[in-house]
Amino acid sequence: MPTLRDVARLAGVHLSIVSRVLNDDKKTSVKEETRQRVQEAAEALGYWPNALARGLKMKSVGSLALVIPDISNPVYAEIIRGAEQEARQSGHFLLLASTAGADPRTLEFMQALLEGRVDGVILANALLDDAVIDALEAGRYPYVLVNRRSQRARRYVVADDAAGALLAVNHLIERGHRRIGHLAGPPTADTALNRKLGYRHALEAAGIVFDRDLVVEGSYSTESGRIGVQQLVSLPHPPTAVFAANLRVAAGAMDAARRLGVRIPDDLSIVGMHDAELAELLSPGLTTVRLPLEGLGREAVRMLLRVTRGEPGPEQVVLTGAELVERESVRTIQETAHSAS
Amino acid sequence: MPTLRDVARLAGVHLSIVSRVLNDDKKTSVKEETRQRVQEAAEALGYWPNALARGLKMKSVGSLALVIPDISNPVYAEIIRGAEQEARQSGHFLLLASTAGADPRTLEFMQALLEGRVDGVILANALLDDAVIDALEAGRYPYVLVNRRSQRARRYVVADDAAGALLAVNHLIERGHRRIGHLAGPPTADTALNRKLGYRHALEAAGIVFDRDLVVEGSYSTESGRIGVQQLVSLPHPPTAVFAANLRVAAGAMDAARRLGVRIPDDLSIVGMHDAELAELLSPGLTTVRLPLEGLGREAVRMLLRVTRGEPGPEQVVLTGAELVERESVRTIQETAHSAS
DNA sequence: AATCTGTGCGCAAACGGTTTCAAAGTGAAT
DNA sequence: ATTCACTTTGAAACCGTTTGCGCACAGATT
Repeated sequence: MPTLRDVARLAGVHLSIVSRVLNDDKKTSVKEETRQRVQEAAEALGYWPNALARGLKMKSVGSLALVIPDISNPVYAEIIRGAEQEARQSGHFLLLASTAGADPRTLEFMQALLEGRVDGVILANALLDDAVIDALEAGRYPYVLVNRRSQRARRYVVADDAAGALLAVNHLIERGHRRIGHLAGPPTADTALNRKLGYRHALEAAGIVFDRDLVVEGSYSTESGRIGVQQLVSLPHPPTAVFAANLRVAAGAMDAARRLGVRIPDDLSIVGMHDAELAELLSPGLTTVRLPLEGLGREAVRMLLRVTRGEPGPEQVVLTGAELVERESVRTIQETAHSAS
Repeated sequence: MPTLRDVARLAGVHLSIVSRVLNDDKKTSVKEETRQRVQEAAEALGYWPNALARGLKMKSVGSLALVIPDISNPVYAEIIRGAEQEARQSGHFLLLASTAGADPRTLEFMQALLEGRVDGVILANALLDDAVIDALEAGRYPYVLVNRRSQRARRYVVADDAAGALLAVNHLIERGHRRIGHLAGPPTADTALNRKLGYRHALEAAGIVFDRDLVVEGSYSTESGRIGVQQLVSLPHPPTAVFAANLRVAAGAMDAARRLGVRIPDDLSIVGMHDAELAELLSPGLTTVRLPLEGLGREAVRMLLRVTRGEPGPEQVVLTGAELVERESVRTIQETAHSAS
């Protein structure tokens, strides 16, 4: 691991010159010949600046962290991709850190991350202790929430979940469904709340009376989808369609339906939220609403970089642009007793 | 962001004392009362050591990186989980970095990562330029390959892919299949080669003659599975079963089969390699071989930490313990013309 | 010849820690 | 009173960078 000193020795100059040459410092001039020598020496030694030393001096290390609770959730894959691209484009390093269930330790975790390792963090945790956010605000640490908003957090970038949900439910309504269930996400998650809101608005706009029995709350897991669908189909007057708050929930619901002998879409239509390869691999293919998740990632990085540089700019952004991806999980209901009555 | 100096000032001692107290230095004794004062001062200020400064001095930052090509691949999720647990247990920080297609830049990427940001790297890239490995070896950087071996790499931890493949194919043979196709992975991936090897060995052991037409090579992608299955079923004498080298390939194959009107398992049985939630969500549920991926992650971290500490130990480990997870994608073939002849 | 204006380079002080070494203080033994 | 051993603390070097500042030397100006 050669240092500036080594390069300087080889080139026969002082290390400060090496630093200036390598950083292309405009404020001091160095003779063309010296510049050459330095560059050759650096090349020969395979010199690479030490990120630690530089970071210590500069108070910035050129990397950002994206903290995610669960790597295997496909939702994050897309956010990550977007964040990664944006970070790369602006010459930054994106590091991923998973909190992997170690919830109580999240705060220390963040501390350790922020005390030098990275310049700022993007938090994608759906469930996040308010204490963590308070600590970040108090410590004036550069952070931004992505796909999640909070009373306490000043900065976030989210998708328009309500509009997306509206899209999904409207699709079912257009297809003739009147009795539509909702497999909702965890009430602690902001996204889940907004999706439920969109669901209600869609019903309302269509003049369908909201039936409390048709929404079952759970978590964003396949298991939750399984349980929920079971609950819905065993209702005295079961729904003809369900809107699942999440791709995993939808997948779980389909899985359970299959085991229960409920055919999709013949017996039950289903539309999910968020699109990923999984939606296509399911059988039948799952109709979903595609959210601009990649954009979320990009925007979050942009905002974070602005914060680290102390530049002004929007601090809450909600990205619109949800769109329906039709596959095979929804059937059209013919006009029946309902409309005839 | 308080520093040692701040704490020292508040406690009325020299900063070196603070360092010693906070690090619980055994080699120097400090008066109990002073210790108290220092600890209180640190507490009051919310002092947290700067990872950069410490790392610069100590030549170790307490974090490791796991480099993965594609976050969305479920195979990695499990490796990550194992690595994470092991890292946490030994007081280290695991950072994830995705190379996300930026192949040509992998080397610089690694450089940037290793020059201070982390103490060592675990590479999970299935496809990895030899130049990268050579550079790592030449630079004496702490690294280990996981789920991948290479001629050039001294250190790796892998699963026994051949044994796993054997398990999968034997299962098909036991179920009466004689004409078994193989959707192989990329010939550049070590795992793909070993799985193909296991496939051939299984056939051989059962006295089934190897038919070159029955193996189609591709990549570890769903698309590859789609193309492969199409190719196999359009053979003049198509197989009754296929062994897919990978979960994604299997999923793609099932998807394509469905669209082609080939029923699974009635018309075609399929077994995949590697287990994840996806296998269960597919319809029908996919029979797969479960590989000890979590163990791979754990073992890789252990090995890497040994390397960074300069401790001796095994440098190539292959983890056994693959097991078959039966679901619904394989049907039993009754004795027919084949065995009767 | 003395002064001025640049150019090209080196010195040294940070950045925030860890750790070696020596000095100061304490009490007991000589 | 002096020596000694031991505890407690401070001073300073160092890790590898960046950067403000000053020095030396060149050529141009008076």
